[in-house]
Amino acid sequence: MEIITRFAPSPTGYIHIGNVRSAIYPYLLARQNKGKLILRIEDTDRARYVEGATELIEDTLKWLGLDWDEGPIVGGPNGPYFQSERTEIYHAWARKLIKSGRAYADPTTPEQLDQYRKECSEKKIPFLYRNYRPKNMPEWKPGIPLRFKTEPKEYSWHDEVMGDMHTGSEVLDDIILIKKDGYPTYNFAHIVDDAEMGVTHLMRGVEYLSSTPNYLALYEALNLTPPKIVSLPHILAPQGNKKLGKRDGAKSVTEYRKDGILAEAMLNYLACLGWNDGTEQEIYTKEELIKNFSLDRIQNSGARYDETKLLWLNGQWIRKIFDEQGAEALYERTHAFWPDSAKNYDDQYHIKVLAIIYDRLKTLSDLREMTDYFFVDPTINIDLLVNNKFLKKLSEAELETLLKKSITKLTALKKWDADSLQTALNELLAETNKKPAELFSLIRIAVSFAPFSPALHLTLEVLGRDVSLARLNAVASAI
RNA sequence: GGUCUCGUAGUAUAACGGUUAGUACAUCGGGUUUUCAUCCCGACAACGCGGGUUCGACUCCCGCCGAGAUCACCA
Repeated sequence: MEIITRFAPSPTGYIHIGNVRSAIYPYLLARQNKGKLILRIEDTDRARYVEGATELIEDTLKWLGLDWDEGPIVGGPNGPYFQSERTEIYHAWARKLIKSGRAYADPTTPEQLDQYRKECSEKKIPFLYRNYRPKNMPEWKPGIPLRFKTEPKEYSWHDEVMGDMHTGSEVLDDIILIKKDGYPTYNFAHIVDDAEMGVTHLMRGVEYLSSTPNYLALYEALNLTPPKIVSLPHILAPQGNKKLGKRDGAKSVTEYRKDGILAEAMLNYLACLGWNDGTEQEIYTKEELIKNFSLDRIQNSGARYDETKLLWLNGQWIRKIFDEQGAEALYERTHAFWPDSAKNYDDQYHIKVLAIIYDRLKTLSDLREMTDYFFVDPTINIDLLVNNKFLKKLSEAELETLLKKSITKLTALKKWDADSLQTALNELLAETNKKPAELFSLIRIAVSFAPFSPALHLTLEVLGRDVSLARLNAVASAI
């Protein structure tokens, strides 16, 4: 049997990291089994609809590398993939239910409903609409909501993540199928759509777990076989125990792209938050995730979102791409992240800088703070030299002498490459009888005035002879 | 309040009746000719509580406690 999964977001805003995982897992399952992933836009709530949200959702999925087989843009045989364009379909199914006596028009006003709820809460009994069914049910027509006429009984089912489930009849109620505006509720529409689209695995957040018996009752009344049900645990906010949401400052997935997080790292992190394959592997490519993914190893408790680990993983991925695909491949990802001062330099120079700095990056946007001195002469700040923890033991006169000796040595250098520079620096160490911490800190700071920088000989090589010597001379005369 | 779910170090997790309870991130310490990082080595740190069942329980059962979800003409 072909496996068909779906991701069915509402276009009410951006996708944040708290809910993108319910796109990742269906994607992995579909790809692993050579099945299909359907993207369906659940836009039946016109009040909450946000212009442009669909595009935002599509961008997010594309950036993460999650492509879909049916849905907006790509089309497919089961369209349309916007629920707002499918009202005829829902109404047709609704009429079947009316015919079989399993749905009825509900004339109760919202005020009456509130009154019923209030009564129940005062009596401390659960409110069930089915206890208040109207005596005379009008004919269903636009402007009146349509309710399901439930037949309360116990339900047992299997959830691929949560295990065997069971509930009593007290949770069954007459849920709204079609709203008075003619649009279906989620409760009704998703069941119809999943059935029409042939969805085999219904993967969604655990918040739907307690409504499942009502859905099961609907499947029954509709004479449909329910898909396999897979409830995904929540991702928890860094603070407290609530599920991560926009109120906790949950950023959009694409916002991380702006912050210099790689899509590979994001996918890796989120996929492994609440799932593992039982091995001690930490770094997974998309292909490895597809290969190793399994429903029965999805965690059944919520997992806390921890940005620190994401950052670590991103650093790993930056190095992985550099090591496996080369400097150019990594450079291609960095265009948006260089400091303004880098604008006038060519690609080759950028790549040289990247090649010696990449293993210090946690995010690509670190480039902005970490590479400025490669592109523009730093402001000379003698205090930084004098107060350095290795240099403060030396007098300013000593620093000046040392700097001048270094300049002489480096000026005499025939070849300005990493090896020659390393040799010269080592000789200088012997000649001046200084510790590396002293001599190298001096030169390093004089040339960069940065809190940290790559290995000295590499920094000098990339900076080049002219720039390096000019900066050293400028500092020597400023002491 | 009803119903349902969950509970291993700060965090993410491994274990599936027998281990000194493993790994990773974080934290702390050490090493690699400066710094920051990488890399390497080391340290700290956990089975919510109480009963059973069993020769033996993180693992099975029950109770409690704690946390969460849901009870919309939102999805």
